[in-house]
Amino acid sequence: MTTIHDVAKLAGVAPITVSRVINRSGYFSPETRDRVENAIRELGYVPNTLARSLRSKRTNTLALILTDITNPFFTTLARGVEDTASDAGFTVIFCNTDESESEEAKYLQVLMQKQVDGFLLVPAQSRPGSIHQIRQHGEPVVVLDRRVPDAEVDVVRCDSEEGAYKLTRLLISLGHRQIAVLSGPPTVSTAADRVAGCRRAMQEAGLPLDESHILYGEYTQASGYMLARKALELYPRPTAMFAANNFINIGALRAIQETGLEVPEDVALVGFDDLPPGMLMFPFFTVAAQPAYEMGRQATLLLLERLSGGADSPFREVILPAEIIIRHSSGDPIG
Amino acid sequence: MTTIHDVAKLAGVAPITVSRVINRSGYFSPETRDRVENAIRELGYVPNTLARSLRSKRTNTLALILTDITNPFFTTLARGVEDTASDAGFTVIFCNTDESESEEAKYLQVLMQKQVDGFLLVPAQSRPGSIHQIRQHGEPVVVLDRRVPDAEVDVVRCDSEEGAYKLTRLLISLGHRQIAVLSGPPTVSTAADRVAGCRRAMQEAGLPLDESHILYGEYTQASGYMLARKALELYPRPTAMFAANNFINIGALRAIQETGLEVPEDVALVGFDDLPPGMLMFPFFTVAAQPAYEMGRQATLLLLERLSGGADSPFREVILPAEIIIRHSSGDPIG
DNA sequence: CTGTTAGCGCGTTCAG
DNA sequence: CTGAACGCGCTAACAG
Repeated sequence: MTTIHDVAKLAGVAPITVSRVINRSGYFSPETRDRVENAIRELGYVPNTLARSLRSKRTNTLALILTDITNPFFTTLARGVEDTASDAGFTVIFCNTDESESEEAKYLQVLMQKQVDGFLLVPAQSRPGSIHQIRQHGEPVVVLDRRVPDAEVDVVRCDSEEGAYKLTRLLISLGHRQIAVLSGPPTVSTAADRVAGCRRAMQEAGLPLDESHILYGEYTQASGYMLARKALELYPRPTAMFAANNFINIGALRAIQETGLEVPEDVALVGFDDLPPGMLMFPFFTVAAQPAYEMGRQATLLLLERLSGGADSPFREVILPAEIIIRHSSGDPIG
Repeated sequence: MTTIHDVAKLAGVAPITVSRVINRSGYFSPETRDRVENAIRELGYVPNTLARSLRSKRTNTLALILTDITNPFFTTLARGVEDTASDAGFTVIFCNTDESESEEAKYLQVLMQKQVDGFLLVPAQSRPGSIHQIRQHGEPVVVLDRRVPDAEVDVVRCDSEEGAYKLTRLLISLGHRQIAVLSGPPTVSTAADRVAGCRRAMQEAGLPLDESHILYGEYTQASGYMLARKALELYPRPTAMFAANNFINIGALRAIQETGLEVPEDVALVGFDDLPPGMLMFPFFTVAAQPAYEMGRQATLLLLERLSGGADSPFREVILPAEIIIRHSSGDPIG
């Protein structure tokens, strides 16, 4: 391995001069710069970030901890993070917890050891433990996508309650009275908020949401399938369903169609999260689309701001609106 | 920030003793271990991996450079890598090049600076430059998914030629004579190999593949759409199409259906890469499924082997078979 | 079983 | 504009 010393020797200067040329810091004459740069090229020298970071206490690395990398919502969000961080000269380490708190804890440990400069966290559960742990180590965190009660922390998320409210109002305006809600884990804030939004719309319309019509599961396609099967057994059978995320939505569609029913003719279906154009054959679902890329971008900007001096400003909560996209799955007015 | 010295002082031992307890290296009595571990807990001490790696020359980190993280084939492959590396105590840094050689070069630079222990590389183009660059720095590489001509290197890939051959034979056995090939970039080995497999099957059947029926594009849904549109304008119109990957497949399906034609009744469609169960509403495509997870796993094992002493054994090429899964899109025997 | 010494590769500090 | 000395936090090598 060639070091800064080898370069210095070949260029006939002191190591620190090489350092200055590499980092464009301090002063150096054009000639020494050329000599140094030639030596670097000749030796194929690559600076050792480890040593640099050990000294400078900055790794220029951010950690992005999320719950499901196979979900296109998170993939898009991750791109927003990556692009923004990359523009600022930061590297991003991605970690996947599969909604497990113990996985989250394990990654936290590893990442703190790696001295990452800051954390972008989609919390596996709505508890502030991880946030405290990071804080104790003195590093900034921005929470993404979800609320964490009782935690003083920056948050960038989408307005789940409002999005669910609007989708449910749409269903009501189309004449639906029996609506089933296929939700995610009640411990995850987005799932809770989306149920709350549905409930508000129903109550406003004087149609109190029967508790038996709120079904909790997980944010997976398999769970969506199961929840929809259950919903179809309710009496009277729901004429519409609200799916709390994209995977639940797909699973529900499959369950409904397998039963011999049609969407939207027999059962209208709306849900959270849009699917990328390449993923389904036709844009079909009426959805509340979250600005995933923008969420990633804004969270990263906030974190970078904290890193460059803004450590003490008050915590911020950025809430972006969901966009309602009406397609086929919500159907025409009924009854 | 608390260091190993703080822990040592509190525990009343030397720093090296703390190091030994943390790393379970060397000898220490149960009592000193307890004293050290208590001190660690009390101080909330987190070891600094940077310093450790600087000294030990190992980061326990692998780099996985791939071309499209939104493609489920690569997502699955990445999971295979992550799981295997994690079991061995290694962290993985994921990087996305979007098939761009300059992005690849940029990442290489950053990762070498970070002193990752080894590289898993899906080369953006079929040129050996990146591999030489890594080698020059003295680190092991395993190439994934694609061949790189003129490079002495470990490779783990799927038998694209054979998979394409089998799919094409299937089409021929169903009575198809006019087959269009919707391929990826000719510079990418998988695309070239899949075209070669199609050609072999056609020639064997005495049906030489007309060059006008081989269309090159990119491994994207948009490109698949365009290629299929072009293919539909050929005369005589192809009765079947072969798509060189999953995204091309989806794009082609959309193009065919938009033209008012049905798959498989009017045009049969087969392609490379299976889609995960959650992604499409019904398993529909007849495909050559690559063992993506297993490819990631084997490549990682190979790399880890190189890292633990096996640096000098001869280069290996692991070629895994694709599995032909017959579903609806290939249709019944025709005329 | 435990400790001392030294140095990994770099950049901060201060002195020319 | 350039350089020498020192130390970041940790562990290899060598005592004892």
